[in-house]
Amino acid sequence: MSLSHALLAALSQQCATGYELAQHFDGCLGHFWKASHQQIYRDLAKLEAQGQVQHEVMPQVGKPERKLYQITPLGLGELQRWIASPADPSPIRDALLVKLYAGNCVEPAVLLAELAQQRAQHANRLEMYQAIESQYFADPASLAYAQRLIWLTLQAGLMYEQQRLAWCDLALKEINRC
Amino acid sequence: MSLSHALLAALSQQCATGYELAQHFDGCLGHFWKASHQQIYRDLAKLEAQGQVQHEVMPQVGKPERKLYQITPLGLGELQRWIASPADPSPIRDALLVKLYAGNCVEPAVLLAELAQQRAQHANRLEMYQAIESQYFADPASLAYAQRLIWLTLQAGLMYEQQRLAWCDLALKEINRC
DNA sequence: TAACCCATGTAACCTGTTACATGATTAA
DNA sequence: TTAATCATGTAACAGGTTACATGGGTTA
Repeated sequence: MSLSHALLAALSQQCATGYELAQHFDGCLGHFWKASHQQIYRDLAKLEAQGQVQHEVMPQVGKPERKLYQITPLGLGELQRWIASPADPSPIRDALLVKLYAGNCVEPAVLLAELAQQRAQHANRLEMYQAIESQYFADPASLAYAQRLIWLTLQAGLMYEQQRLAWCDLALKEINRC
Repeated sequence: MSLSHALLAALSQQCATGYELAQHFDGCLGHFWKASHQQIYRDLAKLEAQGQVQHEVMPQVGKPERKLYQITPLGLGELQRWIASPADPSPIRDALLVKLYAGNCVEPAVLLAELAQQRAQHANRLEMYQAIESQYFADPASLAYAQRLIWLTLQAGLMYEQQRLAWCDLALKEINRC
């Protein structure tokens, strides 16, 4: 997949400008897909050339014009086709594990520092996810279908960070023992 | 990070040809970093131009010549520098979560099928990791330092797949309930 | 005789990142 | 007056994927 599918996914829920999409990719959607505004503007232009999105210019007073994008039926079809087409789980690309793989080239203290640093970041993210959960998903049983799906993505984040945190603790303990 | 650091990491453990490196990236190292042979040959040439690796041509009878690469002191220095430089945890790029995010655009059965398919792949990988563990790491307490580090990368894989499997089960259950 | 293994590469393309650029309004 | 927010982009580059190419040796 590429960013185009993520853009279609975002626009399937809500019309937006490139600027707003960039914000989404910095917030909610950004927890599982990152994109810079440059990439977003470029891909929106491409999607529009393919007829999958279209925009309407919204003038504003005292502010720059906004280009409000919406998904077209063609774009929705492509989104549905993509969702239904089976894909492999995203390949893992984990620099930290590569560092451990060659970890005998450095002092153990170097690995410990890097592990501690990453552990802290995972702990931060976990706290953030927990805050989101208690603020927006306090009562999961009462959620509508679409909200329940979002809740599931949040659970994926929570479970991932918990597991990562536990692994960092294991690695710190093991390397300290040596 | 890019592939170059992973190549240095591999060569820090063992001299190898491009072909052998491609095999490593299809096996052990490949569990946390993927690379195609095209990319490997290209990056080896770049690393050699930078003086971080060097090769020796090994003629063979009845087979093509091999270029055996080894890491240079300069390359080892760069590897050590890279390992010691703090990095953010790899950003999550998860197409499946993007699919759920826009999951209200398709029938629930479509999501269930995709989740079941991914669940099966995670179960496969988990089994594979467990097989590696019982074959090569039956007695973790007796491992030398470098082996212990490899064992930690294996634990990361095991924990990741277990957690992913549990999440797929949660998602299947939740979507079935609707 | 067909397919696979060994072993190397080139070229085109797609995707993602970084740097640069504009220009008005608003809050500290 | 400095920085941040709103809102759009271009250009160059780095990294990753796919397709194409060669050619002998081995196994089914």
